[in-house]
Amino acid sequence: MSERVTIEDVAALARVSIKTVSRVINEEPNVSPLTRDKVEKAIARLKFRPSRAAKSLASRKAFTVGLLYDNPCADYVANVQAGVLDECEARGYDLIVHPRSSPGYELAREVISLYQQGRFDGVILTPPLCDNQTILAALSDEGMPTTLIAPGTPVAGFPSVITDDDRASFDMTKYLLSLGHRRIAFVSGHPAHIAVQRRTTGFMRALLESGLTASAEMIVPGFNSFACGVNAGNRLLLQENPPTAIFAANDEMAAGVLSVAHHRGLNVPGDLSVVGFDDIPIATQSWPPLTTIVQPIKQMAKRATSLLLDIVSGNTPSLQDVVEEIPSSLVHRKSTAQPPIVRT
Amino acid sequence: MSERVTIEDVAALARVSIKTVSRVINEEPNVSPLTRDKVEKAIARLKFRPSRAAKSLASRKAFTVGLLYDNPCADYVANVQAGVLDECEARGYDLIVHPRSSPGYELAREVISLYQQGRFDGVILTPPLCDNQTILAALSDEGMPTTLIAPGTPVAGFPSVITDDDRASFDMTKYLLSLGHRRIAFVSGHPAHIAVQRRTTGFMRALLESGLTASAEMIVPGFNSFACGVNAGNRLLLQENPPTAIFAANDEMAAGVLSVAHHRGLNVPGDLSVVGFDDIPIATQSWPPLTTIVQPIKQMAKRATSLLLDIVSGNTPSLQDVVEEIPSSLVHRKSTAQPPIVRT
DNA sequence: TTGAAAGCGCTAACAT
DNA sequence: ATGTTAGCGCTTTCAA
Repeated sequence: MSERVTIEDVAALARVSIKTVSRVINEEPNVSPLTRDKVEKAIARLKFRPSRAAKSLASRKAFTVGLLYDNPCADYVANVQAGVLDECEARGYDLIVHPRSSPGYELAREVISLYQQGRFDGVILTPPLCDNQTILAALSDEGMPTTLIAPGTPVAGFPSVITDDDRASFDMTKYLLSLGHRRIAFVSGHPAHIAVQRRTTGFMRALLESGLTASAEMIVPGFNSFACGVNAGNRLLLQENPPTAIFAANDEMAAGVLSVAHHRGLNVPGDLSVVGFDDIPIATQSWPPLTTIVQPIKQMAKRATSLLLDIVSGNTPSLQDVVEEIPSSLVHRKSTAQPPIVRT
Repeated sequence: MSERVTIEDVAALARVSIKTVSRVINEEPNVSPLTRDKVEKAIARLKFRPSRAAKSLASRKAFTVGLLYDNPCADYVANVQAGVLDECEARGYDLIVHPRSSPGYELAREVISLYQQGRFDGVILTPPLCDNQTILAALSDEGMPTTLIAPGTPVAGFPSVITDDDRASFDMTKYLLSLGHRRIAFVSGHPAHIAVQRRTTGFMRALLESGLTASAEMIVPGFNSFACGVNAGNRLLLQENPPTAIFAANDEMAAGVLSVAHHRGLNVPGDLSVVGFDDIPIATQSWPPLTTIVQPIKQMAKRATSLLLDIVSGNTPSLQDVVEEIPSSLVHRKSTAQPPIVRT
């Protein structure tokens, strides 16, 4: 490997001081067009690339953000990463990912250790980590810049990006109702994922508003996984008076319900309508493709990153308690239809 | 934020020189147990964390590896990342991910630029990037340490980790044959992903070895996606004399075939056996769950990382042309059975 | 086994 | 608009 080209080489070739070169590469003002041009030519000729380590050391910034998650759904994670990377690349930052399965306290300690080593300037948390008070408190004590994606409830001091789970869920239920369904079941999501809990609320609210009540046997608990959907589906469909529509709090569980329906010889949507939430790939890959709610995860992640970078780059008035909402939307596919004629 | 604790603070408290502290934190030899103990106590007391930027600048290493991929399958990517991270964390390295959809030349330029900035010490490539000669040549010219996960063919100068696609595919076909199937169709994978092509070879080989020949209409091309599986399934099942078993070169396509089978009212595995390759989540989540081949992606990624770190940390004799193979294995689930009785 | 000195390649703070 | 001078917090090299 040849010797590294440094800012001094560029300065010498352009016959200016290193500070001027620094101004050019950082796009600072107060450089005459002529000088700028000379410097840029020298940079190009020498193929100069400023050393990230030197820049970090001198400026006391890592130009890197950390992404923390503890989510088994690869697709969710991929979307979050894509959104974060979009913003990072646009602003010259790097991303370090930190999936975690260790208990809360350990995670906080590890992350703080990395932060103290200057390995990143701040972090982005996704559910369920962003609902973990222990972790939040630890990061806050450390003064670590942090933003949250889809926290269950807004947390003072942590800028957040959320979506309208409750309203989307409400709309979906209303849609099912408008199709003529009256016995609608709901498979609720993971209790630790509070945002998902709000989907239950929206469901209830829509029922109530239509003068219906959710009977206890029509609400079954799940934990977000496909297997839970299978269990819930079996439980629901085995009842004497089974539902004509099943709304699962996420697509994985909806896919589980679908699989049970096939297994039992039910026609979807003829005999049973099934809907989900999230719009992960399985929603289009199952048969029939699922009517569901598109959660704009990638945009949420991008926005959360943008907020974080605003904070760490310091060009921002207090955005301590910013909570931005990006709407989810309903997408109609083939898993929904009118309920079958009631046989009395 | 309080002032940073530096190596000097530790040295002062322990009454040694900073070089000695450096020796302790880097676990270098030639430190007396007594001194080491003093230093360790001081580090603990002060909660000292060595600055990564300073370390990088002084040692001219980033302690970071880059992971390059251009693969739409979230699960594949998640597994690769998990394997790479495992190894990175164990050895104190960071990971920077670089998903890419830009044309080959651009990718190489971008990656080289990052490398020249010292943002990582080397990179790991996954298919189809690791089969791209343009990219490989560019990285090689730059002298950038690189290892490959599942390249189509070994490339001189690039240590690689592969699996035995051909043999696994051969075994799977033999299994189908042993069940009694004689009309077995194959949905081939993306032409740019050479390792996947070898799955076709294994299939053919097994057929030949059993004295059968693969008729042209029994081999249909696909491009790895669910939608391709749907197309292939339709094409295959519409034939006058349809296959009794369909082997898809990956699980996503197998799931597509499954969906078509359901749609057409076929019973799987009663009327039709379907098998895939990879063992992604959809393989267990489809109905019935797929008999498939488990590709040890995570271990492959871990090993590829280990090779790369050996190279960049320089404690290795030439491993220029190392090619390690990690075996894939067949997993039996519910999508396979004997063929239906032939109605003449 | 230990230490002193000289950088690594930038930015910050202050001149001019 | 441009330059000068100190570091940033480590590792490296060489000496003791």
